Amino acid sequence: MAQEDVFKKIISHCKEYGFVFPSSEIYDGLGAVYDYGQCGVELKNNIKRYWWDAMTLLNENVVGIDSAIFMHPTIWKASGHVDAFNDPLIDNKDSKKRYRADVLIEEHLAGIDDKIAREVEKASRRFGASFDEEQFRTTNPRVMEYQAKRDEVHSRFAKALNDNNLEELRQIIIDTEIVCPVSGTRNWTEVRQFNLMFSTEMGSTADGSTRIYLRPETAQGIFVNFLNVQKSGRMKVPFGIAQIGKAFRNEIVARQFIFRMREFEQMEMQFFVRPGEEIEWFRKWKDARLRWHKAMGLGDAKYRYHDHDKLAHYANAATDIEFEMPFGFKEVEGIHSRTDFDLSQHEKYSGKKIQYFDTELGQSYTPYVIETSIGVDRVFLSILSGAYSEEQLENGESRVVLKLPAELAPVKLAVLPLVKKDGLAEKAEEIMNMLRFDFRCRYDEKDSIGKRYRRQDAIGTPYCITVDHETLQNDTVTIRHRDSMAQERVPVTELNSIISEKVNIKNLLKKIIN
RNA sequence: GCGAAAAUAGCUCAGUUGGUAGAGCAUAACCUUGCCAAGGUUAGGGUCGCGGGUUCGAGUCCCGUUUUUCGCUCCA
Repeated sequence: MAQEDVFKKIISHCKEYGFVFPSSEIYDGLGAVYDYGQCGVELKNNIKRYWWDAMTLLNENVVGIDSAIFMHPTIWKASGHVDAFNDPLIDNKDSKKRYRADVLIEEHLAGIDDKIAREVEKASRRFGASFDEEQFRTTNPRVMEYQAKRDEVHSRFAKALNDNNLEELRQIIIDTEIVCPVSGTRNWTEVRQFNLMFSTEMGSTADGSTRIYLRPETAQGIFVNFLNVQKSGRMKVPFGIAQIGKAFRNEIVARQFIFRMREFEQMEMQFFVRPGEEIEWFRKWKDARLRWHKAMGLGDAKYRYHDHDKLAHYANAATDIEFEMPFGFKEVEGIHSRTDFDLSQHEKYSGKKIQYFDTELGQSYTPYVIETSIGVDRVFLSILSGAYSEEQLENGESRVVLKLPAELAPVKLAVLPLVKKDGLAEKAEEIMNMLRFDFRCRYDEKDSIGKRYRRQDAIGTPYCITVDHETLQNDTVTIRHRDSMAQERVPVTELNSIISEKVNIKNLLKKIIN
């Protein structure tokens, strides 16, 4: 089966069995927004619980917070999002390629620099040891011409950026005769601004309302609470703050189902360390995070690291954990060493001293930060991609089964009377009432037993408890295992302990440590 | 955002040169049966994505629009 077909089947399966629905579907949908259904929300909640416990239970120096989505607008200036998420973009009408207008101009400037450098090099070879580069640059007519042109473009460019003048950016591109690298033409569209942050107004609109943003990441809620948590929790560096929450990005292209949505959920942990120790901690978290993923048992070969060669301005080390989705290896989690960039920026913009006094070292400093940032929806998709399988059975039939980790499955067990009559249904109900306080259970008496097993396979229920005539005689039932379809007979009184041992999230947590 | 393709029942899809909306599976009820998608009877469910246009008449032809999938850029 082709990989794209698998992806389509997973999307259909999600809708058919109540995992994920397109948002506002009866109104034709809303682009790149999805709702989680009755099974999806359980799986998603279990993923979040697994991450939260792995962070806050396994690490006594990691605590959680839940910060508001609305934050002071200056936070996004300090973080760099107001600038970085406002790219001026321009399209070439012939090649249909889109470029960042400022990057095109910067490349043009770099091109002039290259020309000057070549002139200097030629002259240097010609004149040998007696060559005076400084004098050559200030006297050679050709170099001076290049330099003058460069200075002119550069000053216009700097001013246009400063004024956020999009028309001027386009005019510079036209005046400097920049061509599209693909089509070689100068058939450009207008320069347009794409603000990737959603905004709204807070306060009465009549007078002086404030423009605020829906957060494009949850990390800043942690940074601005650094002092609060450190002081109220008497936290000592190194320590971490974890958070799960929604974030919003007005993506130009949002595609591939729940992989890239405009509203999504992140699980982020910022770990604060002594300056100089960040690379050591970066390696530790990189390792710990991959173990978290692999503990789910979807297959170790489906994971890989992707180390970044090109680092963001604030980072000194970065890697992604990628999962092999049906459409290729894709980033699920990012682990970044962010230096002291964030805390320093907030110190600068807020005017508050954001430092930590290290009693062991006897000095105060701005802690460095290791960030682990993971998309809940992407983990959800990776689990479904890894778990979805179509099997050929011995009798020639096929079945669709979600081989979800039992610890994360939306429904832990189904109680099925073999037949409705003979008091089996009543007995099954009795067993349901015994188990329902500890596990999410389903009861089903409709259709043949085989069909009911298939229905549970389709939503990944790991265990089916079947009540048959023998149950009435000796109070035993069979447990049918989802993956092997094998059955074992056990006393009803032992059900609770048998199942709870298998579906408890602590099983996954123990795998991370061992 | 640009280009390409698609949209008919919950799902998978038919629907002829334009002439009253179809199948299988699924869902619900009842009967029969009982360990891996059994059989029978019956029922519900679609203004054919949405809005215009052409036509006596549009699921079908034309235009617009929305959504999805695939390429181009970024990211959790």
